[in-house]
Amino acid sequence: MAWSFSGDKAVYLQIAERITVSILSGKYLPSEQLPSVRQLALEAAVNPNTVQHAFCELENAGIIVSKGTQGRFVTEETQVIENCRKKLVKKLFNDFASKSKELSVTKEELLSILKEIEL
Amino acid sequence: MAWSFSGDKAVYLQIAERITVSILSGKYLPSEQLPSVRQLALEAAVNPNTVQHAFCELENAGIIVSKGTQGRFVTEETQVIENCRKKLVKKLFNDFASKSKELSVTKEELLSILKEIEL
Amino acid sequence: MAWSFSGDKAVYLQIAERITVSILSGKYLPSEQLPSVRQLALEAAVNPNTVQHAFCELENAGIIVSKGTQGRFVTEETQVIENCRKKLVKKLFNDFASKSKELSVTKEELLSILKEIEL
Amino acid sequence: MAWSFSGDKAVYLQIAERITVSILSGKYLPSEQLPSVRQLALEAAVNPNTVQHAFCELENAGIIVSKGTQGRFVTEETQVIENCRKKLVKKLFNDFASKSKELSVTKEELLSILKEIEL
DNA sequence: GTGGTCTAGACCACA
DNA sequence: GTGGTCTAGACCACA
Repeated sequence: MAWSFSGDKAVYLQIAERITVSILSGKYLPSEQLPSVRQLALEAAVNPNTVQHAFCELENAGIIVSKGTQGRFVTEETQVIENCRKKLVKKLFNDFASKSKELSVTKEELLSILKEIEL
Repeated sequence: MAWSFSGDKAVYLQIAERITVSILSGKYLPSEQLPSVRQLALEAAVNPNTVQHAFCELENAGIIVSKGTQGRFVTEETQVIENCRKKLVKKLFNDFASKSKELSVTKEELLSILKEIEL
Repeated sequence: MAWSFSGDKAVYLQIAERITVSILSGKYLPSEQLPSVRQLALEAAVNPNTVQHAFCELENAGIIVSKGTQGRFVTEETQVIENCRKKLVKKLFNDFASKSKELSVTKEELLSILKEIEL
Repeated sequence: MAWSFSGDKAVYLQIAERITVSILSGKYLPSEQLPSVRQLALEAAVNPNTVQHAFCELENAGIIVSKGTQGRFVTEETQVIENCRKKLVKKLFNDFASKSKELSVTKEELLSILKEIEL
């Protein structure tokens, strides 16, 4: 997967979001070690400070923990991860619903997207 | 309608987006005059320059036009407006689809949102 | 001749320039009365204040004079008019020369314009 | 080179024009980095925002590109630069021709400027 | 250090 | 009143 950033949002937030998704989707399992700051900075072609900043966000959210010099790990508490996922799904749905209404999306348009997703 | 801004994105972009939605949803009709810079700045409690910046974005996109000191107006070209809506709907759907997959949203979860929207 | 304005420059300056050219080119002769503010404002589709402002510039330059309620007239002093023309030609040439150099205009390009002008 | 501005035109436009000329004349080569906003603001003795505004103009025109925090660069597409030059030369010539006619410039006067330019 | 965003507020041209 | 330009200066993200 390539790393591309949208310009609209701070890069560190986009990185944080992406790592979060990787955890929620099971790419990184509970208690698993995450790639190092340097590693990610290289992959994403950004300054290590930026990755650092992203990790900081995730630690505040509680879904990763830092074990000093050993590196960073996904939290062991699956409950935290599950809550996080629920929160994101809820936000995703709310945003989609409100924006759909704003744009007066029709039933026909809605059906088109459902087919694509239900694959 | 209250004006609240998410710290994630530049305020001027959020204002631009909001005005765009107002135009697409028909709150402002083609050729209709928009509120003045100062008016919006007051309402949104931001600096006039920030609103100016937002308007500039919309002019570049072509959905509003400035008529010198007479004020700003929604474009008369309904085609431009319609294209803009299509682009936004497409983006909304793409984003929703990709994020739904990332979060492994289930059919059950999907149905819940559909009910809410189809009201 | 239509009245169109360039946006880059203040409208009142463009009007002043245009009237000046009309005088230098002999469209208005020395001592001749000029159209009224209202008249010009109508023609140019601008606010009378703007024409007023333009006239003010020309009075300061000395090539028109105001005779109270009788209206405005081209100066009788042909020397003033001639000097004004010389100044403008000189400025035109200097500007053209310096910009030509900046853009590294070639002899070939120069010849093309000469033909057009010498008609 | 001194930075002086004519009160006639917006300062940001004059800065944009000047940078354009520098690019067209080869002072800045394709892909070359431009001075920073702050640097130019200092040199020109204007507010950084004003330089920002000027750069924004040039980005819209496509002859410079912004690479985030790395700075701004002349476009690599030499075609864009060449087109820009052609457009400016054409405008220069058209303006010169029409103003020459307006001022009834004589052949003798024209010859004087040619000598100066053809050096 | 570099670009980007934002505020608070002034001043001008134009209607 | 309306848009446009500009200053002085702050604060953030990123390298």
